Amino acid sequence: MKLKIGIVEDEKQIRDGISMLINGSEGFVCDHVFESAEKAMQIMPSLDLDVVLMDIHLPGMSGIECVEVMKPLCPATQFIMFTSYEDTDSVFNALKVGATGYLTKTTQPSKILDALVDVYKGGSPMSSHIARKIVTSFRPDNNNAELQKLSVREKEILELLAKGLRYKEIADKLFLSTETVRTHIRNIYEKLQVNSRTDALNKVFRK
Amino acid sequence: MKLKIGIVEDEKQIRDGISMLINGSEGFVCDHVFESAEKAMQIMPSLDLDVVLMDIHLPGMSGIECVEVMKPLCPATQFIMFTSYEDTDSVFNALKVGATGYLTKTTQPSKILDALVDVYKGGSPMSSHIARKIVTSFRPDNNNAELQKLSVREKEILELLAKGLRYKEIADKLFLSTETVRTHIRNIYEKLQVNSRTDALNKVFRK
DNA sequence: TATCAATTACTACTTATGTGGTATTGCCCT
DNA sequence: AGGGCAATACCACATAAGTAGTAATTGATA
Repeated sequence: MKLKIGIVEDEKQIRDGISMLINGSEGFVCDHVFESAEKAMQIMPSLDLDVVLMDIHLPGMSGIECVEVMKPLCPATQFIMFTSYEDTDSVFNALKVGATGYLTKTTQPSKILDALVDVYKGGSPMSSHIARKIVTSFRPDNNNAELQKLSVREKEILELLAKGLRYKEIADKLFLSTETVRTHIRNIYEKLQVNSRTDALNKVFRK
Repeated sequence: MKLKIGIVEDEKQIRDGISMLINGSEGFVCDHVFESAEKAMQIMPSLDLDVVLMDIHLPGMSGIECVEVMKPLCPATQFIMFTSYEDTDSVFNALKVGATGYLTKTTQPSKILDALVDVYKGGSPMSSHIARKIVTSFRPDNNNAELQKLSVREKEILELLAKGLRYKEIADKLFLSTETVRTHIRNIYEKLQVNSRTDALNKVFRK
């Protein structure tokens, strides 16, 4: 059984190059290539493809938006973003809307074929620098500019605010008076330029 | 210049196997192997290693805890977790404390060598199923049991609560009366079994 | 040593939030 | 037709949170 591959890519050269690569390799078939997200969306849901290579920068609707609508329509199809740029936001947005892999166009042909198989077998193929970006995003950001502004005690109190404790509870836990907790929180808000618990948490721990 | 590799692994067989593999390959050298996290911690900070392969399940201190203390001491060293299990929590905890790669022990020898080079060059080598786990974690969890309990309108209001809007602002944005917003929020808290904004957000969007 | 930042603490006041009770309307489902 | 739920809306009260001003103590540092 051959893996059915689709391609969405506006540059004819790349489109043809990849489809020839795929059709010239044992175990793959690529009968459907699209030059825009709009055209892909009309036909693709009925094709039951195994893997789709999706360019991001397309005229009109972007590849990410395309995945966002297509993935729910064909959940069994795996989407691999295939793009020239490693823009951090694009990477995370693509993953959020359901892409499973992310390759740069500099990827060697043999590695592209490996990726198609990998994603079909339950992996998530990614170019190495992309993988590093993703992994690094899990690390708590200690260089967070906002957090740096706070003193040790203030950070401690912010942690408890994040857990949803009330001033009284924080005071008890830290053996302080409620009034002191108030003062700290006022200073925290002042430093962060916010005026509510939720705003403070959003500013520091993002969202 | 050879890549200086370290190994922390309690099973002698694996320890010796990997170090022989590395020392027998062009471009690598492995002069330091440790059978426990404790022993590694005493010596490793002074070694200026390029990459360390770290087992997770060790007697005494775990490999993850070891990375947690070692990474700040030698930030230039890259840590690759090397383990039999693909426990989801372990994966994320390892990345959080500073590991850059994650290989299962079923990884082929040649792939291990590839990973050592990859991580040194700025990548994040991972076994394919691990990569998929990580990628999938970026997708918003629509099957969130807590979120399911809420009606569409309630979810909408919860989103605005998350942004830190006050009841009045939410009411204006949705063209409702403040009192209606109050009612919705009361019902949200009831369904989630909480009694504050922060608790509600923590329960649904976790932490 | 003089100064500054961090931590502690209090008073007083205002606004936002959480809780309880109640009610109308419209829709879906039986 | 009636039961149930979602969505709307109001009142009243209690508590939590945010704002403003002030001040003592301590430790680090210029």
